[in-house]
Amino acid sequence: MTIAAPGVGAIPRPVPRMRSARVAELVRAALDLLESEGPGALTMRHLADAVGIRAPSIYKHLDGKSALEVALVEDGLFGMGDALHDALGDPGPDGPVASLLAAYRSEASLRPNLYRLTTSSAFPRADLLEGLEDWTGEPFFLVTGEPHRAQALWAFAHGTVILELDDRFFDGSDLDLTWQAGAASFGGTTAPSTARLSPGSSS
Amino acid sequence: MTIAAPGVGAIPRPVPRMRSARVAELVRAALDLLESEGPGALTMRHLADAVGIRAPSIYKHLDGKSALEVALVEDGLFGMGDALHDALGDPGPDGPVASLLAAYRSEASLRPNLYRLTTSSAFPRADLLEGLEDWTGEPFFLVTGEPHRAQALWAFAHGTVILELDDRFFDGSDLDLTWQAGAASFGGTTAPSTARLSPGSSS
DNA sequence: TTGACAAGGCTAACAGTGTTAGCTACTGTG
DNA sequence: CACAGTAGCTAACACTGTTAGCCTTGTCAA
Repeated sequence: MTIAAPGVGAIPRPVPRMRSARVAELVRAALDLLESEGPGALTMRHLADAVGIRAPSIYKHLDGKSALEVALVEDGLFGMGDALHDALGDPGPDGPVASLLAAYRSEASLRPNLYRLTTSSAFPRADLLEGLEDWTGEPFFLVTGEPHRAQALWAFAHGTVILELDDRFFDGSDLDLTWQAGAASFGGTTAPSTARLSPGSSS
Repeated sequence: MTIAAPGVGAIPRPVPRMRSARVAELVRAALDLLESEGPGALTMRHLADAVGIRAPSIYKHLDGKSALEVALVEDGLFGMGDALHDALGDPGPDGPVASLLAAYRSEASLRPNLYRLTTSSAFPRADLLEGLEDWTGEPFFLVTGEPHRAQALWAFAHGTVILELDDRFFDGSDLDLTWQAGAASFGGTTAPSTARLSPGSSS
């Protein structure tokens, strides 16, 4: 995911890569393994077990583990991109910024380990489908209208999501309030940054 | 690093663990390896090479690789905590929020791989010196006076730092402007969130 | 001086990782 | 029927963190 440099017009949704039935099965099983057993369980041998073959056979279908991870992450980015674009198309009563942030948060929480993989420093982003990251991040630009504010908003969203997923916020803190604090700060048109924090719905 | 639940009075700086000369040498060499060769190069055998012994001998001094990483991260947190507390003690002309963010950014950029390690999901935070993370994060609470805004500000800082370290912002974007957008949004007292972004100094 | 003991090095080895080489069986096409 | 491609397999390699067990060195007490 990226904020694209200001360009001309809307960014097109890339077309997903074709997948054989076997590859689709492998990717599905890998996601399952990743989310249910954790990143440490996503090994070539475990994955092979899950689909009833031996590890070296996976290489008949995929170029290696990082190609598998690229496939996983591309799925995640398509899901995130769709969620974010939808959020802008149908903003709730709290305005487009709050709607965008809510979609980002919810999509990430749905598959936390995939989100961690997607945003990990080691991930080979260069191998991703061209244009996919820019398309996924486009709503941040659309909602702010200015690339630097878009980046700042995205950074807030990513920071808050990853800290929330990793349980880094203090015990008993109402995370909805933290998200509202950010939404209010960046909302601009809907609320000044010094707005009082209204009591949040339950987390 | 953590935002502590609201408590009574200042959080004391923990006292660092004692280290033998050999352990100190190992930690120093590990940091060197980590920053100059990357996370993949920080292996027990490489580290042993760097100090002129064999890998199993490291276990005479350290409980394992994760104990080594804990030592590295504790050093990083002490450094970060000192920088942040200093920043509050001597805020620049742009106010305490901008000063805090600048310190956070500069400290992280100084040892990017250590910052990545510190904030990685897999890191065994529970093994850290008790109270260290709370002390390190305290300035975020001090500067906002409210825990949820503190968390939001910290999330923005972390998000922006990690995305900047990983080169995730679009090419040619002036990151100073992105930081200013955040500082302005969260500054509250010093600038409204809708403030025009002034031309930044070079990145 | 000698004996005991701890500290800190060593080699060999183990289980687990991603990955490659090379073999074999099935399957569809001419 | 013969051939070629697909997709499975085992064995193996280099690498990872880690453990077991041996041996030398230095220290301190009897």
